[in-house]
Amino acid sequence: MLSTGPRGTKDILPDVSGYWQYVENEARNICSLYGYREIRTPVFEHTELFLRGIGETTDIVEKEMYTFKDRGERSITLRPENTAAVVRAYLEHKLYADTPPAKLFYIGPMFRYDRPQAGRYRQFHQFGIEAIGSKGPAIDAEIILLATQFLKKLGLDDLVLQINSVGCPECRPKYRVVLQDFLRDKLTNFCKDCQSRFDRNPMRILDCKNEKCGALSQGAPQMSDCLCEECDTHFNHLKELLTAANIDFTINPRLVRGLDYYTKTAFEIQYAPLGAQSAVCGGGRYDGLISECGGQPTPAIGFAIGMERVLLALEKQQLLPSIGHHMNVFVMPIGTQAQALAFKLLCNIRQAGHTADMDFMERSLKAQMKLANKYSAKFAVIIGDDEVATGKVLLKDMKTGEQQHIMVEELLNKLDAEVEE
RNA sequence: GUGGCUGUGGUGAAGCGGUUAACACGGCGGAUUGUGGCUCCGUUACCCGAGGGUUCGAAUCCCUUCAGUCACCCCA
Repeated sequence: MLSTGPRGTKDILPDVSGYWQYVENEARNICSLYGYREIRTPVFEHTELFLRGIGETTDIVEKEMYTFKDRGERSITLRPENTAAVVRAYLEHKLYADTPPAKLFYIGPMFRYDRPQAGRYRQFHQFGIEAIGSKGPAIDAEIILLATQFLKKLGLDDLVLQINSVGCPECRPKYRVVLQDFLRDKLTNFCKDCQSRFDRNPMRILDCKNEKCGALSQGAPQMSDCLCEECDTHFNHLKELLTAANIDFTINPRLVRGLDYYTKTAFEIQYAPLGAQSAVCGGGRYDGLISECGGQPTPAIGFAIGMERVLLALEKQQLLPSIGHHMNVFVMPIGTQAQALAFKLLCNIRQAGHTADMDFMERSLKAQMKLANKYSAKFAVIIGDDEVATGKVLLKDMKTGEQQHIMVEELLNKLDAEVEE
């Protein structure tokens, strides 16, 4: 093959683009239902934004970003996620001047230099929402509800919603110390990943899938025991709200999001059959990010849903809608003589608003009939030498097989009438 | 970034050292002259991901590389 797409990228071909449109439409619909409006930010930003926003020691920033210098020697990065960019736009365009909270959503490509795998691509797409300005917890519940409803609307079941609170700058550092104290003397027994996590992000150690590490961390103090009063009541209220809204959730004290900016509420929705890449939705509160980006301290919360993973799940569950292409009329010229008339007629039919097509391959009438059949066209319009001579075209109902000669003007009227019902 | 598995036409796949690379679906064409959905017939891989090597001879063995996939990691 002379050329293939870059590793970890995917072409979305006509046979499946309809599925994407379907999911995107559902996303847009539910957003308008909940009062979230679309924001479109560039696919690249100054690298600095992500360093500050996501956190310099996160995996994303350390080894997954597509970063390069542009011709003006500026360091540019293809967005690995969109929250930081939305916050940047929010501040740059002073969206805080409008009635808070700002409720925004986006759908678009993100870029991460990961090793590709099913459900994990280097260019992938996220549908995400951000609510900026409310400290919750009602807005937290709304956001979780939106994510849940969206997935449910698509028909997805067997989803597991996990929630946790990761605390705030008030209580998290304290917990960190308590946790490190607990781990310190057995640290040498942990895997080397965990050892390196000890200083950078000790909470991740609790998340380690290595059996030995899991055993060693048994009985470790949990964040929930160390939450400050504010975080604790916030978390409790959230749980009450979710329960009131009839949302099933489990509390996962080990749930830690990989981006530094998260505070308080963290949540994830998993679809187990997806295997290793089972997280379909991830989100949480990021009360520190706006001030980190230079704005007034402003609370905010959001989530991102992986489009590819949703599509994968829908495919697995056979929940994708059938999307054949509809065609009302197929115009069939026989011979070059008829071409001009056929083409003109095709234009008129389309102008009148009917989906229509014709053969561009100079096929035999028989082959054209087969085609019309394959495309399940409602009507065929046959134009040969006779029709050119008389000015009447032959209209055939593909379902009944009935056909009649008809003037061109009449044809349009008839189509209007027939296709209406 | 680490380890395992895989890589044959548009698709699903046989073949696993020896002259013409099964089969199915799809595509295209046809079965008397201007007519479909069934059926039947024909046709559809100068070559087996790419590049090297071993051999008298390789799609079949070896190496490299690229890609996919699974797990780790991470996350959407």
